[in-house]
Parts: sequence; C-alpha cells; structure tokens
Amino acid sequence: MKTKRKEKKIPQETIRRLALYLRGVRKLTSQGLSIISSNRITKHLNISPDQFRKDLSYFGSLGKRGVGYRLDMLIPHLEKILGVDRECRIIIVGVGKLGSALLAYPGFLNFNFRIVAAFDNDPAKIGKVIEDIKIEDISRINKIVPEFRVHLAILTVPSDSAQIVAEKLVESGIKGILNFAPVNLNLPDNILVLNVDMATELMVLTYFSNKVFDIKGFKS
Amino acid sequence: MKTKRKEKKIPQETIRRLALYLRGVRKLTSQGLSIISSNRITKHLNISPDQFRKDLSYFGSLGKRGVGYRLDMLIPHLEKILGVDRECRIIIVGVGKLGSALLAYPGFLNFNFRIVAAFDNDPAKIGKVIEDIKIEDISRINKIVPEFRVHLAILTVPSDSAQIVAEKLVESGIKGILNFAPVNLNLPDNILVLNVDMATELMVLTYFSNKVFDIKGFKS
DNA sequence: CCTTGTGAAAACTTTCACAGCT
DNA sequence: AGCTGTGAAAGTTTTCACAAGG
Repeated sequence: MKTKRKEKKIPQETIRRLALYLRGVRKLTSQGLSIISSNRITKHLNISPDQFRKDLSYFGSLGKRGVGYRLDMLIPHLEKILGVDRECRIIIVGVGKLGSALLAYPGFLNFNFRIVAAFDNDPAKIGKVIEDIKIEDISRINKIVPEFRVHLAILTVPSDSAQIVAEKLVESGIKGILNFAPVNLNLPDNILVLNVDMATELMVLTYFSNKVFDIKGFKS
Repeated sequence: MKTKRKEKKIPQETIRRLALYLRGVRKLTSQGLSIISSNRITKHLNISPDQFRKDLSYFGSLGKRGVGYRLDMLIPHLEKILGVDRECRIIIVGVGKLGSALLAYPGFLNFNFRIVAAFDNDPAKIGKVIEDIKIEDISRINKIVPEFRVHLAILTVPSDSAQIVAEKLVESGIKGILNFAPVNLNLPDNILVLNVDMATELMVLTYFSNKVFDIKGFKS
C-alpha cells in the first residue's frame, strides 16, 4: 500500500489483528470478565501481548497502567476503529453455490454487516428468494447500490465475468470488493479489493507442509 | 539447523505470490506465448517486475538475460516449488452450506488437489453423495485419513466444534488445515493452519474504505 | 538495446526493554 | 508489585540500481 500521509503509519496487519481482538474480547465479556490484561487477551490468539499493546497504541491509549483494559471501553473502541459501530450494507454478486452459502452465513450480522441484495444473470434464479433476499438481475446493480447506499460487494461470479462485473460495481459507486474469483481485478486505485482464493491457500499449505517434512527428516 | 539446503530466508508472501504467478503464466501460455519477460508477466498482477525476479531468485535462476523466461520451463518450475506437481489429497470436514459449496468447487483440480472424502456428524447427511463424494461420519476420520494418505483438511464446521474436530484431524495425521471457522485453533506447532474469515476481511475493507474517504475528503 | 539476477539501501514490522502510572 | 505505552533495536520484506549476458 502506498499511502503517503504524514500520519503515523499503521501496519496493514494491525487492522486484521484488531478484528481478531474484537472477536476475542467479545468472547471474554460473555464469560463475565470486565477488566483484563494484554496478556490475558492474547493468550489464546497466538499473538504476543506486546503486539497487542503496540497495535492499540496507534489509536491512542485506553488501558490503565498496573490494571489492564476495561472491556466495556475496549469493545466500543475496537468497533469504532474498525467501523463496525455503524451498519454497513453489502451485496452479493453471483448466486452460485458459494454465493448462496455466503447469503446464508450468519456471522456477518455480529459485525453489523447487512446483506441488502443479491444479483445474478441467470434468468432461472432472478426473482427467487433466498434467506429473505430476492435475487435481482445484475443490470439492476446501478439502481440498487445508490438506493441502499451499499458500501461493499462480495463477488462470487465465474472468473470470466469477474472483471466486467467488478467494473459495473465500481461504476455504481461501491467502495470495496471481496473477490472470490481467482483473477486479479484491475480497478481504480481508490477501490479496495481483497482476494480470497482457496486454491492459493491450499498451495501455501502444501508448500509449508512439505517444508516441515524436510526439516523433520520425514518422507512423504 | 537440520536442513541440508542453502538456508536462505524466504518471505511467506513470496509463496503466496508464486501461486499467483502460476495462475498468470498458465493464462499466458493459453494465449500462445512461449517466452516472456518479468515485465509482461506482472503487468496485470499489481506486482512489480523486480518483486517477481526477486521471488524467483530464491529458488535459483531460470530466465535468460536479455530474453526472458521460457514458459515451458517456468510453469513446471513453479509447480514443483509449490508442490502441485504431485497429487495432494484433501478432505472437507463439515458439510453445511459452505462445505457443500467447496465440495463442488472445480478450481481445486487445476492444482492437483483431489477431494477424497467429506465428513459430517449429522445422521441426516451421512451416507448421502455430493459431487461423487460420499459423506462419512466424522468418527471415521481416523480411518480414512491414513488410508488415503490425506495431507490437508478444509474445516467448515461450526465454531463451537472447530477446536475439537481439529484435534481429531491432527490425531489422524493431517499436516495442514484451511480453517473457515472464525476461531483461533490451538494446535501443535508442526500443524499448519490458515484461517479464512469472511467477517474479518469485510472489516478490513470497511476500515480502509473509510480511510479513503478521509484522505479524499469525501463524506459517507 | 534488451532483460535477468542480486547485493545493498530503504522501508516496513515486530520485539525488546523500561519508564511511568495504579 | 503489576501492567501499560512507547521509543529504540532487531528483524523482515521490498525497492533500487547496476553488473552481466543474450
């Protein structure tokens, strides 16, 4: 990333970890805890307490020395930083098997993400209702995105059409795309794209598991 | 310490990019190209040519100065490094909506990943066949993993049971896990875990899209 | 002129260590 | 005594710049 701001530089991975912390501290709250140390928070997250404190310090100080962090302050703090204190409207584009599965995924609501529409170009699917969401023709993206002030799109169309559909999304005013199609999208710099590519993840696992073999002296 | 090979430190992200390169060069081959420069390869990947050459250089030199890379050598080279030159057997554990979608995902085969079994604990599902794969009872993991010499597992069970199921997978001899449950798995160090967490990705997108607003001076 | 391969510099991220507050 | 917050050190990754080869 090439942000050339004078603001102190926040590592990208810090943001990803903040999301992890939010999950973690919510779980601890539900266990009845109210004040908690960096040590305790990170115990089950495979992250060092130092890293946690450093990550938080980018956004001002919140803990009490000698004491720890108040969960009732920490949770809203993290939610505010991540922007999940307000509802974020999202759409799913491409209602194949994966798109349908994501439509039904309950975990989005925990973080204030609301799926407001789903799109496909298959006439057999358009008009059907899945999980209370009516499937719309893809040509209606331009109408619905501004109307519902949609921020983000989950893109689960076939690779062939990913680029062109992504361009439509950009045109309609979307700000970011979570792309499940295994292609690199070429879009303007101000559009954020994160790729989720299952085959790549498996390759990374394969590479490192072979490495472990080597080091341990095993044979496959 | 025990590795006999030259001990250069290879960045983790390099491996992820190699998978990207493999996708890219395969596409270029299908366009009839046979020799190609780092510039051309990375043109549509949002990666610099320098990065590409550096990444490759960790594994020895393969290109010809003044010329470029021969695709018929580059592709097998990348495949070998990533370990996708041999079949890798995988299983899917948890055949809910997401698990079923992944069972049907055709992209795994391009990289020699073969799904050999699927597991669930729901009696209503056990015995059913999806995409030519019979769904087995989760208790049979211990039998099937060694029998088919399964390397990797895709974990798509509910969060509550993810840890305990993961431990069963480790017991059975699995080497790595692609975890879709939004919890941190605590497993031995020699087991590789990669997490795919849709809500986290959306939060990262939200964070950065708000940042872009700020920088550009827009309002939401 | 091409383009690769690679040390060296620059940039970035994590870990350390300790001052300072409760 | 216990824990946070944070500069400074250590470690890691990317970018630069250029020698060397077709």
